[in-house]
Amino acid sequence: MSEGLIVGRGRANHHIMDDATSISYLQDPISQRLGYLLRRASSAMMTDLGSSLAKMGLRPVEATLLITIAANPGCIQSDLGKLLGIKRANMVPLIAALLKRGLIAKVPADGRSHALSLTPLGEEACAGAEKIIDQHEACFAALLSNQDQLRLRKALHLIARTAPASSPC
Amino acid sequence: MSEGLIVGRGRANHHIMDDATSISYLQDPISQRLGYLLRRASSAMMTDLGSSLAKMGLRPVEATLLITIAANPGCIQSDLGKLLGIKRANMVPLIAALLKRGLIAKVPADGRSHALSLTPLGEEACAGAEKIIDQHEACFAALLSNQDQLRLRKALHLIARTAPASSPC
DNA sequence: TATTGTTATACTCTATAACTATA
DNA sequence: TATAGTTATAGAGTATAACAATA
Repeated sequence: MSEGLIVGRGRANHHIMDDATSISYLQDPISQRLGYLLRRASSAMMTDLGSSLAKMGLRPVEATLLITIAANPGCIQSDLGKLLGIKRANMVPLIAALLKRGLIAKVPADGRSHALSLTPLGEEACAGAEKIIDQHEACFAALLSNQDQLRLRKALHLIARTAPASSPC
Repeated sequence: MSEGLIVGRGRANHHIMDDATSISYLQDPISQRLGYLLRRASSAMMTDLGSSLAKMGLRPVEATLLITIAANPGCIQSDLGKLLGIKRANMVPLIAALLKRGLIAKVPADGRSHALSLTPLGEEACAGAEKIIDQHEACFAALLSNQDQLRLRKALHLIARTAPASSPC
């Protein structure tokens, strides 16, 4: 399983094409490939979202965790990780950081597992993050008609669900 | 500038949703977000492409370099890096590896820069990589009508070109 | 002075292995 | 035996700083 889902480093991670346009004598035969277009669009959006969320001290992955915990109060760490494609081992420092900041609470569930929930502070942070994400989505959604947005989402779902092991077509 | 463009580790990097579906008691409020859909689709495609290319010992970034050098014989390392969004410092080991494998040649251009080109072996590898990428694209393209593919590409271009600094909408 | 290539370095993301304590 | 959490570690990808040689 991969952790590729979440991500986007909130730091200085400017957009891919910053200087590319200045190299006018070169052909870019790769730029028309679907895979690279997806990569560019994804990277652009996540970078952008990352810098927006950074204003409230959250990385995309942290916003994702807060929002998902909010929707699933009492969920346990390992299930949360499975849902989001984050490995158990990599969940540890993520959850520890949110705990340390007082955004989430962890109560023993069955002796080996712990139920996660948002603290009041976490609820606030979550609401703020959702607001930022909403604005961010609206920004990009404005580029497309409603129908094109639906088509885009549908196409992305199809692609995301097809790739796994079915690559031999 | 970012290097986010290229990528996809060719190793064991199975698809994001492998186990997620087994966590049926959890809501996934993030999965409908455009950013995360993009991330998932991108990750799925690049992972898949990575494992296809791995069969011929190439990573996606290496295939990208070969194809771009093929389209721009004599290009210099720094311009290639700028075009692909790879930093000078990070180009060094990439180019060194291709050189060591005898896939590319490097001849002095002006004393400080070197012109890059494919060797016959590199041409072969490049052709092979392009074939794999073609098949791979066809795989995913088959999921969509021609018109939907055009719409998808257009939408991705729009998103990729909009994100950079224009995030304040 | 600016650019090309390079070295060194560091941080993030992701992955595996192995340990513990429970179930 | 299998699971939840943890620790340690390793490999990519990406970032910056600084240096030498050249323009």
